[in-house]
Amino acid sequence: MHFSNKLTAWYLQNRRSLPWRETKDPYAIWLSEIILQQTRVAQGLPYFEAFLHEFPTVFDLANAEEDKVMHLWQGLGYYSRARNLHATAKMVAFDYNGIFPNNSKELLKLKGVGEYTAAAIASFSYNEVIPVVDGNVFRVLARRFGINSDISTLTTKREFQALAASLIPKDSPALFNQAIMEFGALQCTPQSPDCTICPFQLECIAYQTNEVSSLPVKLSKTKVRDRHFDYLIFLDPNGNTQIQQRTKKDIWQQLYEFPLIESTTTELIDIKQQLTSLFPNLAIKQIELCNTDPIIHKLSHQKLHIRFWKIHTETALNNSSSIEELQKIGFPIVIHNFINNNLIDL
DNA sequence: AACCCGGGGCC
DNA sequence: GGCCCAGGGTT
Repeated sequence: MHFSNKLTAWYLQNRRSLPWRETKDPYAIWLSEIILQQTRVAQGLPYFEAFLHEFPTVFDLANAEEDKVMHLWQGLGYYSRARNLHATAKMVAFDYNGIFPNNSKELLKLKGVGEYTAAAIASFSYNEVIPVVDGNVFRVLARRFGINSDISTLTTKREFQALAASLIPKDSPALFNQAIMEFGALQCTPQSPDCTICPFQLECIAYQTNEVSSLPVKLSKTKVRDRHFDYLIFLDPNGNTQIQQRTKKDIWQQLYEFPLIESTTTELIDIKQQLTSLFPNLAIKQIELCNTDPIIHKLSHQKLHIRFWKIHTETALNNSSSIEELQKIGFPIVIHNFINNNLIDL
């Protein structure tokens, strides 16, 4: 039995029912693929439902305020996806009359759409015969065919694309692509897969040579750098506070935050001296350190040490927002959680 | 080619 | 603590 036949047979017996699998609408497919980039289905699913509910068509998304898009994306991470999502929605809506490109080559030109996503949309929505190569596909093929090339290199990616292209049936590319990713997600899992019930047990090179746990090979390792954030939560007599938008090329671009002091060491800052220096005209009533132990917030390549300070002021703040208004704004999740746990019902 | 960009779940 | 997740963009 051929690889694809056995794979799709497994898929038809084991597939999850997911909303983006029940449609061929390129808008919904595209939306799901952007949301699912480097994101587990369980984490992305509620965001997919929320976006489709809030923006039923590409025109609704194109006409939305960016702040609203970022707020809806809050907590999902990799926020450039949301910015590119919005930009592409505008392009499709206003330049393409709301019609998505119908082939992978043209889809590749859209912001936020790379090789994987272009292949996914083209195959799922238009039945183009082009294989998807994502983390699941790397793992399934590396194990089944015993490939120990470093999957972080472009050359290896090309090898896997060629292999997948040789396996994909010309009459059912969408089914094959769905099947191989679902197989990687449910059966051929990264850690401790249950190979005893795997339909490929006999022909799987990794299983036969006891290399399942060591495949695929991924050499590049990310180094993490430490950063130290002190967030200043000003609170005036009216219960208002100040926030600012992150606009630099850095983490959390376009999201909001409290005024920030970033330092290079983990030592406790001299908060009074800093405030006097930064805000010489500010009349301070009371300063409160909310967490003596910094909150550790880990990103893929940064380890953030975060302290929150409440600065009660004698006089009203300029350009201030009520705590209630903060609920409608997109914050990094660590700040959003702090607001919900410490500033609500103040 | 190397690096940057989140948050969460699992071991 | 490390690894991975329906990857893509920038340098």
